[in-house]
Amino acid sequence: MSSERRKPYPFDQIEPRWQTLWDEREIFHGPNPGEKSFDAAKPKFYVLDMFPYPSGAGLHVGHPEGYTATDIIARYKRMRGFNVLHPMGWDAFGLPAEQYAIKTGQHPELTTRANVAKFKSQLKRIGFSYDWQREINTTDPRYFKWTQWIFLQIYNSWFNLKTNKAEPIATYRGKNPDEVRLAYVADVAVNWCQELGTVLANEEVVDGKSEVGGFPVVRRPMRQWMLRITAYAERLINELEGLDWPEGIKSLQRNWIGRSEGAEVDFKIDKSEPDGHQIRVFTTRPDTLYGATYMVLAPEHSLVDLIVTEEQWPSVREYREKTARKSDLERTELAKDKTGVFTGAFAVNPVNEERIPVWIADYVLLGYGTGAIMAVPAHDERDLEFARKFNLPVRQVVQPPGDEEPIGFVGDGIAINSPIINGLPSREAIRKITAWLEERDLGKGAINYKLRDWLFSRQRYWGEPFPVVWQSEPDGQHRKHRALDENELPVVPPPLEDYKPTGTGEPPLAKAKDWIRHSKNATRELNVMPQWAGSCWYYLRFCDPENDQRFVGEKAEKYWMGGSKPGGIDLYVGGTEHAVLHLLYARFWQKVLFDLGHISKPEPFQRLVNQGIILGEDGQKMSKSRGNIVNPDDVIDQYGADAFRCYEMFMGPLEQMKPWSMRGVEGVSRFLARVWRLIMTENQSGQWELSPAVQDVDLTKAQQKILHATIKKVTGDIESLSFNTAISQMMIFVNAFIPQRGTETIPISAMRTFLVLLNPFAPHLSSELWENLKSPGQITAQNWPGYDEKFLIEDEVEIVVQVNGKVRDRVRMSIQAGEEEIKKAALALPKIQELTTGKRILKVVVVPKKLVNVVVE
RNA sequence: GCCGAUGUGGCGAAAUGGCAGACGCAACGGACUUAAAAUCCGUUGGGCUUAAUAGGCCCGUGUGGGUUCGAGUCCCGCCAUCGGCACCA
Repeated sequence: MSSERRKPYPFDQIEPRWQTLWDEREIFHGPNPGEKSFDAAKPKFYVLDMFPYPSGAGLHVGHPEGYTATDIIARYKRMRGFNVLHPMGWDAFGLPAEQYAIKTGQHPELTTRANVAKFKSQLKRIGFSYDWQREINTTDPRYFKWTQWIFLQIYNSWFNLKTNKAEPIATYRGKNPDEVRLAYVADVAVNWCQELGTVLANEEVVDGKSEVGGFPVVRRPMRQWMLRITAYAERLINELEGLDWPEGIKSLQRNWIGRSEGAEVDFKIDKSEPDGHQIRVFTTRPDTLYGATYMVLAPEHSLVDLIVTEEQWPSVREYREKTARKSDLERTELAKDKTGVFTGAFAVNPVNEERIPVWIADYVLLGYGTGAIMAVPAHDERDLEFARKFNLPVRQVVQPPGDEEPIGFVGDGIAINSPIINGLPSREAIRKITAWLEERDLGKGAINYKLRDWLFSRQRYWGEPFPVVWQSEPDGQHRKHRALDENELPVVPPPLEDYKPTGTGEPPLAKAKDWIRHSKNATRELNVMPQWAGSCWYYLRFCDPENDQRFVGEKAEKYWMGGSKPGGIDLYVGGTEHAVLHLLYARFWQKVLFDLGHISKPEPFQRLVNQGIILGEDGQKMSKSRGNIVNPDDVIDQYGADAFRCYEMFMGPLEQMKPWSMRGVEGVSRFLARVWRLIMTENQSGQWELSPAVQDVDLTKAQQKILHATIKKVTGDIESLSFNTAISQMMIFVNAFIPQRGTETIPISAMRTFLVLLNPFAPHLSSELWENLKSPGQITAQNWPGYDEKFLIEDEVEIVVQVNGKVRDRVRMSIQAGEEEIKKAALALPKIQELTTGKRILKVVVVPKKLVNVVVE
């Protein structure tokens, strides 16, 4: 495709002109309450994109897919009389800039600045109507000051189970507040990635490898900052209810939080000593307690040290070492092959006083439940496999319904061999035995979650430093964390010569010797926050980005995050890759801030839509190695931004995965060129001028109909985000208005209305043509057109006539024709006569204005 | 294994339970042109019948059943693809 080919219409002149004009006049600024141009009579609409990480590679065609959708909505809502908040910013802390710094010594701030400039100019080239006055950058001290401030709120609060919400730590009556803070320090087995030199959150580890880079990750105990997200597990599940999210994303979140109901049961260790250790297990099936024939502790379980017998120590020690050496990857790869060793200890089953052996095995995870299980091999696949391997007894305690194989049956049935609950169906048996345990103080009903607390510190440079110092205790031995005062914010990262991780687990900030010292007896926390921190609340900052008194002004927050629904943002569009992490973390922070009374909504995102990923022309995922990446700049050079936008929307349903096609872009570009030539014509000297066919004439009845049908369809389709069919309808409109032999004129009023409809999709072209038609004011200031049903109704309709469900003929009838009349007319048709004579007519179904179905034997 | 999504022409796709394939791409034919590009017009799911691209008939939305006058659409079973989770007790 030669680039010197003539442009189908002069988009290369039109587009930059309008972009400059929008910029200079700040046409898309959405004023806050209190600003001069604010109109309180208008309703608000907050439409948000997931803000990007400004990478060095620039935009790819996936970014603008969601951005175009939200831009159409934003432009449409403005014309519908809403105050629209449509902002953009940069999630700019993170690994690539830091790794670039390690390689080149260039400060990440410089890299970030260059990348932001590139992204911004690319976005502007597409003509998005962002309110650039609200641009934010998570790495800007004026921004992360408030990220740190929010951390202080989390640090300075605790979760009150009685009220089921976070409260200021001052209201905590216990002895040691540090035990209950929502941000706390713990020695935990973390995901350590040697290659990246940092720990990672569970969520950032995929198949035992780092999500970023794919480097191996191992378990290692380290002292880390944690956020008590588990306190919100219940609410994070329950409050999904009121949100307009795709069901799939909701269930992903529910799944991740992983609620299960059951009981905790205590088993006493059978040792002669009276000090009596206990093993507490979690089970979802307390009704199978009589079937417990052995127990298993996670190898790392702290009780193991206390109960192992002399003679079993060597094998236990060996097994533990072997397990510890395994990475998560190996542990899952070997998942199917059960291993374990006997501890030599026995426990007593509380329901029948039976002595059962205690084993350790790595199929029991320290991180889930209590890190210990009662094994019921008859009714649990894993236990059964283990029992068979080590010849442990198997006892059936549930009778399956029907004639299913009882051993290995894991469903609900009837309790047997279980004196207390014999004969009861499983659900009832669970209730009864749980009550029985509770009465005797042997256990209690319990709810357990897969969700772990959020590992919140990273051993990196390019992130928000913690607003925390470590202070020597009077005894001179211990050091204790203390939050900085609000007025000491922001804590800005120190400049470094060398950004490399130390490799020891000590963060790179340790190299800034001067910076570390906070005061005479206090040194700074050296970890930084994970990249998620900045994106947990950016949507709030957009409401009031300049505020230097508060993270967001109260009035602005109430206004933009307002409304009658639980979530404040009216529409949030982004990729599914954030289905769990970002969306869960942001909801968590929102709830903490809500509980503490800082904001007005319990949920951030009322309506969520995921755009599907765009594949390469070959139907494969776009990647450098496949060489199938499409660069938006190239597309815009060749076809213009409007064609780019329209093609992205015309490809198919927004939420669907779909392959790119340059031919498709060309097709859409042809459509836009037809719009151009409908109104403009080229004169002898090759100049574009207004077409003489465009005249102030009345519309024909047919034109009237198609115009109103188009208004109706496009309006409905924008509301339901069905942009592909909206564009189809506009194509139909244009095809119908192209001058045919006979109709030589193009009614100017229809063109003006159409340009308004087209404006959200192709803002440059429609603005230019609007101006060329000498229309009043700016197109962006127009009201969205309404349609009149009366133009859509025809006097006559074609009615399909079926015999036994097959279309055999059709008949034109007046719209007013009644059922009887239609029936009569249909049966009178010669063709129908022919097909029905000699047959008995069983039934005639009449759907007015649509069809008749004659049912014969 | 569990959860979720998706299966419609050569391709992207469209269709409140009521004419399957709108719109676009590609392909083919034609107009304009010395020619090409661009543009415009027409044809285009498969098959049978027919002199006929008139007319007529049959089949067709992954697959097998069901509900219904009528199913791409609703219900049940199965298959395939994609995404997520996965020794979660």
